[in-house]
Amino acid sequence: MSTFVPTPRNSEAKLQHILLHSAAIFAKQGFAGTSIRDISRATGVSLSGLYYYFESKQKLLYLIQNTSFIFIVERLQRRLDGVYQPETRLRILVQNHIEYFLSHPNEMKVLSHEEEALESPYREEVSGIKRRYYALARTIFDSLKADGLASGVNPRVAVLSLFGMMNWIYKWHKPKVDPNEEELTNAIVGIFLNGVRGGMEESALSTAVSPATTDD
Amino acid sequence: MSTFVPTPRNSEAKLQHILLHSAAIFAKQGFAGTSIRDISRATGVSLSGLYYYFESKQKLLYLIQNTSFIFIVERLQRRLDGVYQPETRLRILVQNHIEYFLSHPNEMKVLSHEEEALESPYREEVSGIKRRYYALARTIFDSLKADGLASGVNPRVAVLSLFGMMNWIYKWHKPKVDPNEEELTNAIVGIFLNGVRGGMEESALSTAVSPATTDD
Amino acid sequence: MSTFVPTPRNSEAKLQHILLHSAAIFAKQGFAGTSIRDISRATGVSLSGLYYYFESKQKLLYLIQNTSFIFIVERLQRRLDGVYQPETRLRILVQNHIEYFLSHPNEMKVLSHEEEALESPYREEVSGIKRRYYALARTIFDSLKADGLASGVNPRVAVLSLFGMMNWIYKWHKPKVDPNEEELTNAIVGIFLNGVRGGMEESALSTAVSPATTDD
Amino acid sequence: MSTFVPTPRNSEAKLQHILLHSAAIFAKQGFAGTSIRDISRATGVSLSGLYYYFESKQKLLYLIQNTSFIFIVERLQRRLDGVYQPETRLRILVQNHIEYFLSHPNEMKVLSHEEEALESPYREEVSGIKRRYYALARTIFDSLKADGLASGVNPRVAVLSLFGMMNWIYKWHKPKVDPNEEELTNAIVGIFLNGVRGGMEESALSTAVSPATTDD
DNA sequence: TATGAATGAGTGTTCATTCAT
DNA sequence: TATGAATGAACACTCATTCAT
Repeated sequence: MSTFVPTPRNSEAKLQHILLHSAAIFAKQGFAGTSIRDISRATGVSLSGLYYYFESKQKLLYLIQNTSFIFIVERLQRRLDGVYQPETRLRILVQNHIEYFLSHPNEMKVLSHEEEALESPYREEVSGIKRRYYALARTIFDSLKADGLASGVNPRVAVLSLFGMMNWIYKWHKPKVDPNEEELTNAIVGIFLNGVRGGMEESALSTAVSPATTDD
Repeated sequence: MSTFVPTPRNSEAKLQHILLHSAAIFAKQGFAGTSIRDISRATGVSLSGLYYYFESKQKLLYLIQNTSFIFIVERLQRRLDGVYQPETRLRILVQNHIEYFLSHPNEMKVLSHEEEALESPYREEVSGIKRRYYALARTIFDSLKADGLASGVNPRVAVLSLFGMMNWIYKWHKPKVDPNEEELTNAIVGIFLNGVRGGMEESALSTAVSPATTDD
Repeated sequence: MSTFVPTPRNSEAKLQHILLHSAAIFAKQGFAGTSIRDISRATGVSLSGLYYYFESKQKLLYLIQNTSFIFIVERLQRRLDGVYQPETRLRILVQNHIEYFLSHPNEMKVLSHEEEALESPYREEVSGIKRRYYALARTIFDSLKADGLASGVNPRVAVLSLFGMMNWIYKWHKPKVDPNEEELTNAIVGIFLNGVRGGMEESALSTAVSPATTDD
Repeated sequence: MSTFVPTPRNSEAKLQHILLHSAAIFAKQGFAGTSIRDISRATGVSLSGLYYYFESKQKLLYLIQNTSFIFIVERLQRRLDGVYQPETRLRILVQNHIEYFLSHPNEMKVLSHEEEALESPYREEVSGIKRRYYALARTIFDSLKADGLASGVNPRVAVLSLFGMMNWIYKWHKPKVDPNEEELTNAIVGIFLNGVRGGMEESALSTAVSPATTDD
């Protein structure tokens, strides 16, 4: 609503226009906290006119999540093509994720935050992509381990911690003050690769704390 | 949790009963997706009767978040008391966080997920506690660095990545199949401490990927 | 709520305290627009405690209206006692009315404005007093006429116009800038007595306007 | 009015239909005592459907008051156009007022009785018109005085007493038994003009009553 | 006398969605 | 393609009133 954006003429472009603005409002107010009227206002399309482009609010959320996710995964697969070194593959995954993140903060927030807002049957479809994405990351981690680059850490915990670091970014990253895509990628890849390679013995770490755990 | 729980007799206990069940529904359906009627049904208290215990839905959310957060922070301060070794202090922070997390998954989800659902003036109050909590973590990280235990990584990014790993847990942790509190703490502390200590040169990592960034 | 007024100790005084404050809130917010909670807040008596003093909101309104009206009428009767000159009797009526009005603006507004808010059987009772009050005024007017002090004006219209002038005062009278009781009484009695005595022929008045009445 | 009235087909007519019936219910039950559900029932429009025509209950009240008032004032200005004799102008004002009154008793009651029910910013707007209407009446009175047709009576009190006589009508006028527009206009204009012209000395009137004022 | 705790019915308003055009 | 008009169901919240203590 801030800067005037004219409603596009052709149908496909208009759907993109709607998805773009809807993602922005969902990001700002949450899915449940957004009304179709809000979307009508923000897009300049009449309330009933919107229903030509999506059949329900659920479907709209699905379109945003699905489009975004497919874009991320397909670009990742293209970028991984022909690259075999585990470390490089991992870095490509992180960089691809964060690049999308910083260039599409609204969509990424909707993807991270509104996972559970989606209902059957859309939910299953999106979580199918999510599972494949996770599986790919897991495969990369496993080959890292096979190369001796990861110590005894639980692989599921390791991979999900990596996603935790990446997906949490939407909660704190401010474009003007925080590192850009490259620096952020370096930092997270650095923490992760050094982190899972180990070095410090786990046992030492855990015993160091034992006095504290007994206090209540 | 769906089994019959009798409504407590005295007033203070009844408020706790309401907070407990409300946290559970908010965790499941989201704050905006939960109606006071849902809460009435779940607690066994009449719709209007609930308003004797909190004056608005916002205040209810505030009560849940505030109570939880204060508990976490105060217990942490008690546990840190008299402990000076940075590594140990960090481990206590992580363990304290994860312990609360796994024992109060509903409250923790409400804390992590419904941060933005809270409005003025409650929001400011809760985010005040959040800032103090983050500042404490940051202090610990700084002393870690002073002891030569952290390389050149951006400290803000490092600390927020640690919170990312921890706070993301609510999205994936299944009590029956996933590691318990101790193992989870070990894994995350391990990744973080080894991760920020560095070792692998950053430059090497970043160049390794450059071919991939040119593909689109 | 503005200045602190302690709740009285004994029962009768406390009822008066409640009636006084209730009249003030009813005057300000209207009867339907006032909740018993508002009254609880303003009087310092607990919500349920109020019901010891009146059995329903309707009864409370009745108590205020009835008390006020009876006071006005009884004082009027006392003041009229032994006075026989029609003009003087009329003046006493107006002065008695306006005196109560300016000294009890809240009660008077509740009396004037909330006439219809009262339901059966209270309504009948209060409107009984009102009818007797009007009948008394009408009697005075009739004797005025018998003395040749009122021209051919419709007596019902005349008397109700007098009440109109008096009862409308609550809509505009500001104690600090508007005339006091005496001046106001003089003005209204003056307009009324001169007004009904006539002089100017009615016919002249009505024809003077005839062109205007035909324009639409 | 309770007989079946079909809902109009076109949108503008339907708004008029809603305003008409709403005025009737507000007149009967008071603004605060009327629920939107009452209006839905009376108009035959669904509860939510009403909100297509007005955005809030306050706005509905505003629409009724504003429409009525503007109609009264504009018609008055048209009728006064080209008329310069103060007495005639006064009579036109009264006749215009009473004509609207008797032909639109519901609207007039809402105007007279629900003045304070309107809140910001609507209130200011309506009271702006009201002030202009009063100012016009005051101007007429002032020229009456300039022509020697009004004695020393306080002009504010005089004009507001005139409005008191007129606006009180809604409290007592019964179309079947009470005088019609013309007679009522004659009576009130007569009382007012003769009343303010004076004749009887004020001093005499006021002293006549002094014994009465000392009795309690 | 007085109140904390409680409630069923109702409040104004918004919701996602539909349908005739 | 697009929309004005409409709706049933639901929303957060308040109401006058009650009752055990």
